[in-house]
Amino acid sequence: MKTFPVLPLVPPQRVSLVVQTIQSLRAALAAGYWRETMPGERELCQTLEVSRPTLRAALIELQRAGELTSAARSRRCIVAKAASIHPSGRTVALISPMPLRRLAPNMVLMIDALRDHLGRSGWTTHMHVSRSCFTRHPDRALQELTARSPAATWLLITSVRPMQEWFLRHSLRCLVAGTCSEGIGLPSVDAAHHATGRHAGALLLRKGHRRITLVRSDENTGGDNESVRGFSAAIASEPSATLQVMSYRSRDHLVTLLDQTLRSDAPFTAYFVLRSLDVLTVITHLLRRNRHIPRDAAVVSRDGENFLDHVSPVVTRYAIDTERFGREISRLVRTVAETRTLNPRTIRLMPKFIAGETV
Amino acid sequence: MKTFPVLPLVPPQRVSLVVQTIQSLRAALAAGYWRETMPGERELCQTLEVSRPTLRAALIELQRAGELTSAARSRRCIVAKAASIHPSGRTVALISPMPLRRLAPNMVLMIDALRDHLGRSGWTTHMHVSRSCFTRHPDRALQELTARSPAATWLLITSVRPMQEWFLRHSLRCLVAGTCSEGIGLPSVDAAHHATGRHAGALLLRKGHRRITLVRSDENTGGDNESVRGFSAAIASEPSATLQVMSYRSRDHLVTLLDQTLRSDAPFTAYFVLRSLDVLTVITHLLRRNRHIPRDAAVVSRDGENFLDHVSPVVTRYAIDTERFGREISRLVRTVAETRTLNPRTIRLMPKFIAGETV
DNA sequence: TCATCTGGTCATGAAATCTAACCAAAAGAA
DNA sequence: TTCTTTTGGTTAGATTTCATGACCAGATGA
Repeated sequence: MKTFPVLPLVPPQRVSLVVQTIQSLRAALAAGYWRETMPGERELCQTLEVSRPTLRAALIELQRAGELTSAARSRRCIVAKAASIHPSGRTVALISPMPLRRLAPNMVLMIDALRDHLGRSGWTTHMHVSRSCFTRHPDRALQELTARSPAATWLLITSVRPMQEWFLRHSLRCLVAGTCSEGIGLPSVDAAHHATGRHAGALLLRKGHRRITLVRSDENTGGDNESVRGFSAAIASEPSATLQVMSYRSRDHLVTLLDQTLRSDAPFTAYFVLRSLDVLTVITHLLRRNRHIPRDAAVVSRDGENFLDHVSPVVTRYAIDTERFGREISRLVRTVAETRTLNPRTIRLMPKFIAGETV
Repeated sequence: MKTFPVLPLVPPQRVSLVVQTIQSLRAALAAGYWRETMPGERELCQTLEVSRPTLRAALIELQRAGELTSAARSRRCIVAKAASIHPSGRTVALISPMPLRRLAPNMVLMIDALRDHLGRSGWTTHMHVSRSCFTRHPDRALQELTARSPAATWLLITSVRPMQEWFLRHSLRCLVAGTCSEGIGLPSVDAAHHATGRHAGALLLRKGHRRITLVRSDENTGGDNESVRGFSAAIASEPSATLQVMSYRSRDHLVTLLDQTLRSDAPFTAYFVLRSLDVLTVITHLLRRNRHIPRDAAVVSRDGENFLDHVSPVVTRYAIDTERFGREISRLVRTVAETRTLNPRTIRLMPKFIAGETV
C-alpha cells in the first residue's frame, strides 16, 4: 500500500476570484438556496461582494457546465434540482420597498437593534428590497420572492394593505413592523399613533390654536390614518377649531400646497406633521416665507428623529425608543417562529413627548 | 461543543497571495520543515512559485509576529517555539463614544453595511460604547475594555489621537473608520476630505464669493482638520478672498457665533459646514434671520445626509457611499485579522457631489 | 582577490478586478 | 395603451496586485 506523504511546503493555490465565485454559487445551488430561478445579476453582485464582470464570468461558466440556462433578458434558470434541504430554520427575511439608505434614520436604528438582538439568539436576517411587492397587485412578486428564498418568518416594513392581505391569505409566518391595516389580524409592533395624535391635538388646542393643518403623505403607510383619526378626534372636541388635512404626493407638491395655504386670508397657525423628514421641508419653507416659528406658526412632529434637535428652533416632537422597538420585534419574531398558529398580537409603544421650541 | 451554523451563501474570501504565502510558511514551520535557519529568499520564491516582493511581505509579517528573526545580510533564523497565539476568534469589536442613536445617520448606515458583510463571512460584531476611551488619557479605560472582551480586531469609530496612539503602542490589531491622525500608521478607511475641501473652495470662488466662513466643531474628529486644510488651500489661491473659521462648542454656541457674524458690516456670503447636522442649524438660523439662501448666503455641506434632501432649498453637499464604505472596512477587517497590520493602508473614498439649490 | 551569496530596494509592465456607464428588450404598473 | 422599472449584455477607463528584472552593499568562501 502506498501512502502519500503530506507535503510540508505547499505553494499557494492562487484561486482566482472568478473561481471562488463559482464555488460560492455552486455551494448555494447545492444547498437549494434558490428555487427555479436565480436572482438578478446586480443583486448577486451585492451579496457576493463582487463586480459584475467577475460575477458574469462565473455565471457563464456555470452555464457551460449545464447547471444554469441563460435566457436573454430574463433571469437565469436553475437546471439541476438540488437536494432541497435548505435550513430555513433561523432566518428572518425583511421586506422593504427601498434600500436602507432611503428609509428614515429611526427605521434604520430599529432594524439595527433588531438584527443585533436576533443575531445574539443565533438568527440571521436577510433584507430584501423590492418595490413591486408594495404595489396594489403584489401577488406575482411576492410569490416569486417567498418561493425563491425561504425563511422562518417574514418581517414587513412600511407595508401596505395588499401585501398584508397576501401574507394572511397564504398563511405564511410573518409580522408587521409598523401599522397593520384595519381588519387584518397580523401580529405587529407599532407606535401608539392614535394616542399620539390625540395628545398632539389637545396640546395645540390648549395653546390656543384654532386653525390647524395636518400634513401627511398620500401613501397610506406608517399608521398615518390612525394618527389622523386620533388628531381629528382631539380637534373635534373644540367646536370653534378648523382642521385642514394636507395630503401631498411629493416634496415639491408639499411646497406648493404650503404656499397655497400661506396665501389664504385666515392663516393657519399650527401644523401637525406626520413624517419627520417632511418636518424639515415644512419648517424651512415657513422660515423661507418669513413666518416666525412659533409666533406665526407652531409645528409639531409626530415622528421624532434625532436631527430635529439641530433645527433652530428645536422641534417639538414625539420620539419612539428604537432600541425597545427592535427588541419587541425580535421577541415577537421568535414567538411567531415557534408557535404554529399566528397569534395576532399587537404591541403598541407609546412615544415620549419632547418639548421643543416650536409650539 | 459549539457548532457554527453553515451560512448558505458566503461571499468569496479574497485571500491575497501574501496571506496564502504566510499560511504556507506557517504550515511548513510548524511541521519543522527547516532547522535553525530559513533558505534564501530566491530559493523560497522558486519553491513557492511566488515573486520576491510577495514572499518578502510574507516573511516580514512572520518577523513581526515573532516567528522569525531578521538578520541583515544573512539568513533568517527560526524562533524556537512558534508561539502561535493567533486569536482566530472571528469577532470584531467596535468602539464608539456614543450609542448608535447619537451618531450621524450615515454612520449608522455604514455600521449596518459593515455588520451585514462581516456577518455573511461568519464574523460577529460587538459594539462597545465608552466615553472614557475617547478622553485625553484613555489608558485605563482601554486597558480594561480590551482585557475584558477579546476580539480579533478592533474598529475605532470617530476616534481621537490618544486612543489611536494607545492601540499602536500596544500593537493590538485595529483599524480606524474615519480619519487616522497624522503620523499614526494605522490602517483606515476615510472620505477624501482634503480633495472635498478643495473642490468646495473652488466651487464657491467660481460662484464669485469672496468672504467665506468655514463652520466646524471644536472637537477634532471626522477629518475636520484635513477639510480645513483643503478648503483653505483652495481659498488661498484667490488673493482677494477672506476665510473665517468658525469653531463652536455646542449648538447654542454656534447660534451665537452666527449672530455675531451676521451683525458684521461686510457680511459673509458663503458657508462651508463640515457636519451635516449643523447644516440644519446654520440654514434654519439664517432663514430665521431673514437671510435668503442662496442670494444672501450660500451653504455647502461637506457631509451628505439624506435628510438634507428635504430641506427647502435642497442643500448642496458631498455624499459618501455608505454601502461601499462599510464594504471596504469589512474587507480591511478581514485582512488585518489575518495579518498583523500587514499594510497600514489608508483607503480614501471620494464623495459624490450633489448639486443642490443652496449655492 | 574575486566570484558568489545574502537581504534590501526600486522601476516597469501585465493581469485581474472594480466602477460606472450605456443599450435594448421585456415585464409590469397605472 | 403608455410609462417606468428591471433584465441581461457590453464597453471603457481606473486601480490594485503581482511578476520581472535589475541594482546595491556587505558577507562568505575559494
